[in-house]
Amino acid sequence: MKKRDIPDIIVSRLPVYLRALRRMQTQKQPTTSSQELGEQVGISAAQIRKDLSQFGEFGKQGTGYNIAFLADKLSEILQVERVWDVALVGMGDMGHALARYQGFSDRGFRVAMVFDNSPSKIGMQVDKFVIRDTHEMGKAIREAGIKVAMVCVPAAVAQEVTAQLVEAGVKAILNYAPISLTVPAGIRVQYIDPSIGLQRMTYYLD
Amino acid sequence: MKKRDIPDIIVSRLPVYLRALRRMQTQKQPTTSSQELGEQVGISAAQIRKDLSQFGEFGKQGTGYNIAFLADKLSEILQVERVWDVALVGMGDMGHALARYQGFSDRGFRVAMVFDNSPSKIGMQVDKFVIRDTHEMGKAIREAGIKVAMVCVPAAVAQEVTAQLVEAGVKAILNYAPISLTVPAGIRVQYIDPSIGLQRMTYYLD
DNA sequence: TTATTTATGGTAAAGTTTGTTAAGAATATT
DNA sequence: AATATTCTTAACAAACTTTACCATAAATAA
Repeated sequence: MKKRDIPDIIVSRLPVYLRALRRMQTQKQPTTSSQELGEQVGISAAQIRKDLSQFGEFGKQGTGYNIAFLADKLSEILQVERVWDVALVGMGDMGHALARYQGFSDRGFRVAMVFDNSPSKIGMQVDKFVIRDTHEMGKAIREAGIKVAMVCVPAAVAQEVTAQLVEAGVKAILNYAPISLTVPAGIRVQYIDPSIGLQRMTYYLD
Repeated sequence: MKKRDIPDIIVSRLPVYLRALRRMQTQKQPTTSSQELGEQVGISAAQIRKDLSQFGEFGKQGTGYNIAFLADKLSEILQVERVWDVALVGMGDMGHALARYQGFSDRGFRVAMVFDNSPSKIGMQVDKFVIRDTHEMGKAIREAGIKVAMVCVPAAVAQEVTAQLVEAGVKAILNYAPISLTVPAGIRVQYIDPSIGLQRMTYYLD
C-alpha cells in the first residue's frame, strides 16, 4: 500500500506542516514559501522542500506553495481528507478530556464510541457519548470496522486492552498509558506520556 | 552544564528505559539485560547498550544490569531524582486532567500552581489547587523559581502565554496547544497533540 | 578446576539523515 | 528587459544513528 518507501521521520513531519498550513489558511493567506513555513515550525527550508518533493511537485517557482492546495495534498497523503472513527478506552480524567476534545473533527478524526470497565461509569453520559462496557468493546469495534483507538486506561491493564483492540481489528493506537506496549507487526502505536515529555527536557536544565 | 555532547535522540530514549525499569522494579526483579529491556521497549539490545554506555559502565558481564541501580543512575542523569515544580496554564478539560494526574509525583514532577484567564474559573478549586489569574502568572513563577511549565490554553493564545512563561524564567515547556511555538535559544519545548499522533499513523493504514 | 554460557562495552562498519551547493526553470517584481 | 525569488533536482559532504562484531568478564555447569 505504500507507494514508495518514505522514511518514517519524513511522514512524522507532515502532520506538523499540515497543522501550520491550516493555521495560515484561516488567516486568508494564499501562498507561503518553504522559508516561511520553516520558520513557523522550526525546520530548515531545504528540509521542507525535500520532504514535500518526495510526494510530488506541489510548489511553484517564484511563488512558493499555494497553502490550500498543499494542505489538501498533505491531507490526502496522510489520508485525513476522510474522517476516521476512533474508539476511546478508559474514561478517567484523560479519557474524559479526549471525549470532549474539539481538536479532532477538522483534522480527520471523530470519537465514535467510548468504553470503561467500571460499573459506576458504564451507562453514564459524557458529552454526547454513553460509556459502554469494555466487555462489548471487541464486538462493537469489529462491527463498526474501527481501525483507530486511543488507550487511556491504567498501565496495569493497558497491555491487555491493547491485545483486545488488536484482536478486534484496530491498526493504530494512541497510547496514553505510561507503559510500552507490545503489538504484532503491522500495528502502529504512538505514545503520549507527559512525564516522558518533561523528563526529555530536565536533562538539559541547569 | 552538559558533561559531554550526547545526541538528543539518545536523551529522548532514556525516559522510556527508566519507565520500563521502574516497572520491573515494582515486580521485585533484581536484574535485567539489554536484551530483555529491549524487547520490553521495542528497541534493539545493541542500541540500548550503546545508549547506556555513553553515560558510564552500569552493567556487569554475564549478569546484565541491576535494575534499581540503573534506574537510579538514569534518574540522576535526567535530573529527576529531585522533584521539579511545574506551572500549569489553561484549565480547560486537558488542564483539569493534568492537575489531577497521579503520574507525576513518582517521576520527578509536582504541579505547583495552576492558572487560567477566565473570570469564571479564577478562584475555583480544582483538586488541591485554587485557579489563579494568568495576570499573576509571571510574578508567581519568577518568585517560586519555577523552570518547567505545561501549556493547555487555546492555540490562539499559546504563543503569547509562552512568551510570558519564558519572560518569567521558564526553561522547559510541555505544550498541549495544537500549534508550533517559537522560543528563544536555550528554551526547550515538547509537543503533545493527539491529532498529530493519530495523523502519524493514518498514513500507513490501508 | 575447567569448559561453557551469558552478557557487557568498545570499535568498526554500514546505513540514514541532514546540510550545502549548484544548475536549471518558472514566476514575480522593478 | 533585467533582476530577484523560489521551487526542483542532483550530487556530495558531514553528521548522526544503527548494526555487527569481538574481546572480556562474570556466572554457571560439569
